[in-house]
Amino acid sequence: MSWTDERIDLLKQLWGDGLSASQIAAQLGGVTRNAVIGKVHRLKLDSRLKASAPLEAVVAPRAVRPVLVEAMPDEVPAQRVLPVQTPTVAVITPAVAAAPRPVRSATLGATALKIEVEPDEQVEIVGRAEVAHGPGEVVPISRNLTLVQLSDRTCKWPLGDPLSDEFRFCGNHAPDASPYCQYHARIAFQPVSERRRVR
DNA sequence: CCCTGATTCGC
DNA sequence: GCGAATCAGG
Repeated sequence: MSWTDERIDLLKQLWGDGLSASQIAAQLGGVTRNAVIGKVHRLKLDSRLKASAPLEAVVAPRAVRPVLVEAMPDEVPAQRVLPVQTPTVAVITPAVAAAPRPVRSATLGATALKIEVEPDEQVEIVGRAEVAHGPGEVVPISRNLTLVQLSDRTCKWPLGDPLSDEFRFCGNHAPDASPYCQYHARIAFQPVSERRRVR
């Protein structure tokens, strides 16, 4: 593959949208992230202020009500640590309820910030993924990856209509050889005991 | 170990 | 100009 005008335009657009080099490479096809980065430099496109932070769908912090206070025996003061990056149910006590939900790394690169600017699409798709959960239950924010962006360690839980061009996959980290992230694995492989909990 | 971008340098 | 290898980092 070579850098045709079209591909360069697409590169500029995607880079401007804050996609990572590897994501852009996946989208363009036929190039590696190195090639993308190299091209970005040659084109003298704006460099990323901060690297890293594998990009997360940083949707507006949902109003997580401080539920379950009663469900929690008592004690459980502020020392209760929020689970870091765990998709499982997070019990949020009043003491920490105000804290922003930890989305893996706390650092936000230009990438994440950019996504915040135009969250429409993100929110819509994420919303669909949340239909089934009840109040007080925290659902992981999916990365909404396209098919080509999946690797063997990304969650392949489908989001939305496969026939729609907005069709995405969860894309969160899938442990081991699991096809799903921890959260979706629970839904996909429901133990009898949990079958009623999650529809 | 996963990922990120930055830089170098042979082609 | 191109991009793999390498570096530096979260």
